[in-house]
This record gives sequence, C-alpha cells and structure tokens, in this order.
Amino acid sequence: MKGDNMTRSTPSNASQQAQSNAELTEAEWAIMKVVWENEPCAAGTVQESLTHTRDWAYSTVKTTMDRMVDKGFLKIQKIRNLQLFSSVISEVDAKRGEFRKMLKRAFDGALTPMMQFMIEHEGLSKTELTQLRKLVNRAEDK
Amino acid sequence: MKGDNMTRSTPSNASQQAQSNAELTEAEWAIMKVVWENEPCAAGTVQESLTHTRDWAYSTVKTTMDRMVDKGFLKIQKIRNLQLFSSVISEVDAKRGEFRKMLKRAFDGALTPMMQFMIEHEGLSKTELTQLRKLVNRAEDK
DNA sequence: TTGTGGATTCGACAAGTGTCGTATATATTC
DNA sequence: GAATATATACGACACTTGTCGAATCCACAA
Repeated sequence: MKGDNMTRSTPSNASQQAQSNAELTEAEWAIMKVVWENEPCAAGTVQESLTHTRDWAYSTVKTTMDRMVDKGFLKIQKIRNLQLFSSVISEVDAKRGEFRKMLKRAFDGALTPMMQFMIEHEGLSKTELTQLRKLVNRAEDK
Repeated sequence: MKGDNMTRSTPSNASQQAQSNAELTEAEWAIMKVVWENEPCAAGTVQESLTHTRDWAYSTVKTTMDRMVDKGFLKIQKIRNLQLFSSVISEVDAKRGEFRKMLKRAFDGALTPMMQFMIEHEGLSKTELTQLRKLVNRAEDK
C-alpha cells in the first residue's frame, strides 16, 4: 500500500464524516488546540509546541494524530514526504460537543438547570456576574 | 505506579477517597442517577430501573457498581447476604466534576468565554434568556 | 435434606486511549 | 555516495470501559 497522492481530502483509511459536534478525548483536545493555531502543521511541530505541557514522545503525538485522521477530526496534506495536518472540525464544533455531552449527562440536556447550577455552585464572582448580565442583555436586544 | 499499600477503610476492596468533584463515565452516570433516587438499593433494583433505558444484563450493572465502589463513588452496606449500595458522592459533586471537566477542556477553565459561547452558539430561547436574567438578578442581589 | 431461585463472585473479551520503541524510508550535507 | 538527521509506518502493551456468562453461595420451602 503506497503512493497515494492525496493533495485534498482523499484519506486512504475509512475516515468518518466530520460531525458538527465532536467529542474529543483529553489528548485530542491538547493536540487540536495546537493544530487550530498552526494549521497546516507537521506532527513534529505539534509535539514541540506541547513540550511544556505534556512530555510526549514524537510517536505518541503522531499515533494520536493518525487516529484523529481516521476519526475525521484531522486531514493530511502531503508535500513530498512531509505530512501537514489540518483540522476538519472547527473549534466551535468541538466546544459544542463537549458542552452538550456535559449538558446531557449532568443536566438531562436542559440548559436552565445547568445555568442555575453554575450560578449557585460555581461561585461566580461579581465581575463574572456583571459580564454575564451584559451578555444576556446583548442577546435579548437581538 | 500501583502501590497497594493503602489504608483499607473498607472490607476487602481498596477503595478510594470520594472526591468533591468526581468524573463519572456514561454508564456510571446512568447508575448513579438511580442510586441517588433509591438509596440504599440493591444492584437488582438498579438493573430493573434501567430496563427501559438500557438493556443491561444484571452482571453488567453489578460489575460496574462494584467498580464504582473501588473508585469511591458508592459504598456497600451488607445485610445477610444482601448488598445495599449507597452513594458516597453527591449529585452536586458529580455535576461539578462534569461541568469543570468541560470547562477546563473546552474553555481553559474560564467561565466567561463559556457563557459567551453558550449564548452565542447554543441558541438560548427567549424563555431561557429571561430565566437566565432572573437567575443573575437573584445572584447579584446577594 | 434437598431443591430452587435469587445474589454474589470472578474471569473474560473487545474496543478505545495513552504511550512508546523501532525498523524504514527519505532528505540533506560533505 | 556515505553519513547523518528526519519522518513515517507499525506493532505493542497496559489500562479503562462496556458487557457478559458461568460457577458458587445462601436462605428457605417442601
């Protein structure tokens, strides 16, 4: 199995369709964040960017990224023997996925109870409350 | 690292200390919800309560619950040859854990960006916005 | 005393995640 | 072209999670 020229999105593996609300694992989040900021970028770049946070060997990063391609989270663009990764899912997609998973599990998918919990148990500071009020105002003005 | 020299606070299993913000898996959430509503309760009761939602064999539920005891999420009280399970972590603990995990992963732990995201991308209805406004007001009044 | 039925104990297995090491292939530099 | 530095390709392994099945144990009725 060799010589595929995939300049666009032609994954040799059976890759999934990117979903509008993806669920990433811990390691995937770390990698995705770097990709979003540097795409297209090589695995080595990602590994280096993470040295301060995670002590991962190059192969660890590469393996995880390859798996992410299979899952449809990343795509590869090949230049010579170089692989440049880019995101397939957006940051918003990922955030939405994470947010909804939490909402579903802990609050049966209902927003209001979640907001109530947040205000009651997450100790919003005065500043945060003011901030929130502003956001609400702005949203209601629409 | 797997040191098995810890103080055994419970009979045969080396159980963990309950954390104030626990991270439950999907299956654990389903089980926990039933326990919170029926504790103390037997594994069979939990399994039956879930028949409508999950098609789990008794042993599936029991195994998962036993693991939860090891993790410090549940505790067992034995009556004759009967085991009654009760929660060690509260619903609030679990919610907090889930909420914070999401916050940390997707928003670097910052509340304001999260709230902004919620308002901008989660399509809050007029009703929800009003609701939220009320909650904010009430909180600010404190 | 024995049979019965529910409860418990345990070992298993597949898939998914975190993490590498290593053999190969490919460039780059003398 | 040989030596050196990179990248890539893959197989591996330990753990966790989801899921069971089967052997065992026990209280109790007949």
